[in-house]
Amino acid sequence: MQPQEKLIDIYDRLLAHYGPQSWWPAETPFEVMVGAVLTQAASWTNVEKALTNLKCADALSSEAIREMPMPDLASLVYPSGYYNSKARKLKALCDYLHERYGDDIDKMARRPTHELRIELLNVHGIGDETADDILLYALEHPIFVIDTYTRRLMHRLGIAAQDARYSELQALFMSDLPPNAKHFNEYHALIVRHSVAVCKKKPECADCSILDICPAGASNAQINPSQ
DNA sequence: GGCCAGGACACCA
DNA sequence: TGGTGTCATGGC
Repeated sequence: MQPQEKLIDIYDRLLAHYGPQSWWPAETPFEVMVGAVLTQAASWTNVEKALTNLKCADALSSEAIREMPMPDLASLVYPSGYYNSKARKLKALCDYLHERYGDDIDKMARRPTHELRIELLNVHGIGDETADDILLYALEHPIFVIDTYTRRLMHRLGIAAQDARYSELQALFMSDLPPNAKHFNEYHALIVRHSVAVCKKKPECADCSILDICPAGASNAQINPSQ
């Protein structure tokens, strides 16, 4: 099976099993951006607590985060871990939004994808994955997010090496699938949904068998278009 | 008590 | 360019 067929097959199976996910779990594009930073190396349950803290403090806005003293912001995002680092990252993100776009996210979204990506990567605390989270889920640009779940799944399916570079994995999806933000959104959301659902202690469970994966059997797969 | 979880930065060779 | 240490909480 060619890579394109394999990727489409995986998508079809996940969609058939889990149904449409309609991600990201947030009420506004700005909340998506904040969540993308807070979820760095953290479980989503902890991120939800931090987001709830920000909402309860009426601090889930670019202006509020910019004006809030660092210790106060750090205490609000405390449950998501790395609270000092993440408070600094959120302030850097909000400074960028304000200085570059006057906090107008619609205006920001109208910029070309590749230019936005470069801008975002120049903001402190925003790397490849966080930039792509923001581009896809907050701004609805057609770009595929490669996270730990995606990386692990691709490795287990024999599509990519475990240590494959971010750009390599992203190119795999971007070159083999049509550039459609809705599909990229749904596909990545399904991968996350599946990864969270997969039972680590029972490799034989139904969620694992959806994709014919043996979770314990990490292969020596390499990125190879001929596979 | 130890391990793991949807990263990114700073520093060094 | 790639490897390593650091940042830190919460669940199991």
